[in-house]
Amino acid sequence: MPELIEVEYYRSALVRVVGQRLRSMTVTPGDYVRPRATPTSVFGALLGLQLTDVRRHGKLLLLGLGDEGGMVSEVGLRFGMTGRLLIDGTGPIDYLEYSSRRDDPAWDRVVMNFDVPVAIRDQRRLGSIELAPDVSALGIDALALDDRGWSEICRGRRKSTKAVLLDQSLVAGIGNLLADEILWRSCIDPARPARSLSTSEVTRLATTVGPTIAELMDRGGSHRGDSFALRECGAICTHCGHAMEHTTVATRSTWWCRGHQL
DNA sequence: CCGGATGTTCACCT
DNA sequence: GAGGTGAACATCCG
Repeated sequence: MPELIEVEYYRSALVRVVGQRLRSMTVTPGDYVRPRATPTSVFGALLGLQLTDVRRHGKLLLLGLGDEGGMVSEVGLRFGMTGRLLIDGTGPIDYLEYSSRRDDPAWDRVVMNFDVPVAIRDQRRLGSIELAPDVSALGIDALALDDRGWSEICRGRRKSTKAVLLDQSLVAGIGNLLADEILWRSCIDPARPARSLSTSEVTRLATTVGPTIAELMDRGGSHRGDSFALRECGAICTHCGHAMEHTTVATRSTWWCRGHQL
């Protein structure tokens, strides 16, 4: 899914809906709402309000709704693995790498009817909608984290560097593909405990994140990384010529190169 | 039939 | 508390 990059596309595309009034909305089926016990009816309070603001924190898309007096409430949208945002029936992303090539309106789990409909189409239903989500539970957005921030996050942390990158409460927005690409470019072994990184390695990591995200955003998505094409058995690392390896780190599928990721 | 897939959450261990 | 593991969620694909 949607990692920070894709959600940023969604945020950007949604700007044109700002100012429009929410006339009706449907959430189907009910279990798409978080927390799980939340009744769908809580969203009734949003009807008649205008979209005042669209922002993103990590992979969370936040829609501010309000009136002339300003924002009244905020809705959080998460896209899981296969969720796409459709505005007036079309999306900034046509399809996602690991979802079906089929496309079915029956997968629309949330539809917010402004002047144009805004929908989450999510085949696997791993996304969610939440009223007034607690953004403070997320770490700093990956694009806002500087060298010092990375240093603080890694210091004393026993878990693997990849686990740190994927931990949304430490740094928000990085998913599995982006994590592999960042570590591959930073020449860091994904399984290395974060606290074992030297100062210069942390700096290398910190200075790789921003440009990598910006570059993949230009190229069209999280799956456009240099290492993405190397995610197959027998692939030769284009950085050093060593054979790529597939393993599991932080319970996630991980492709890495022993030759230069130390 | 089985395993795995850009994610999150929860239960259960150590 | 930190951190790892595995399952669950739902669906398609190789």
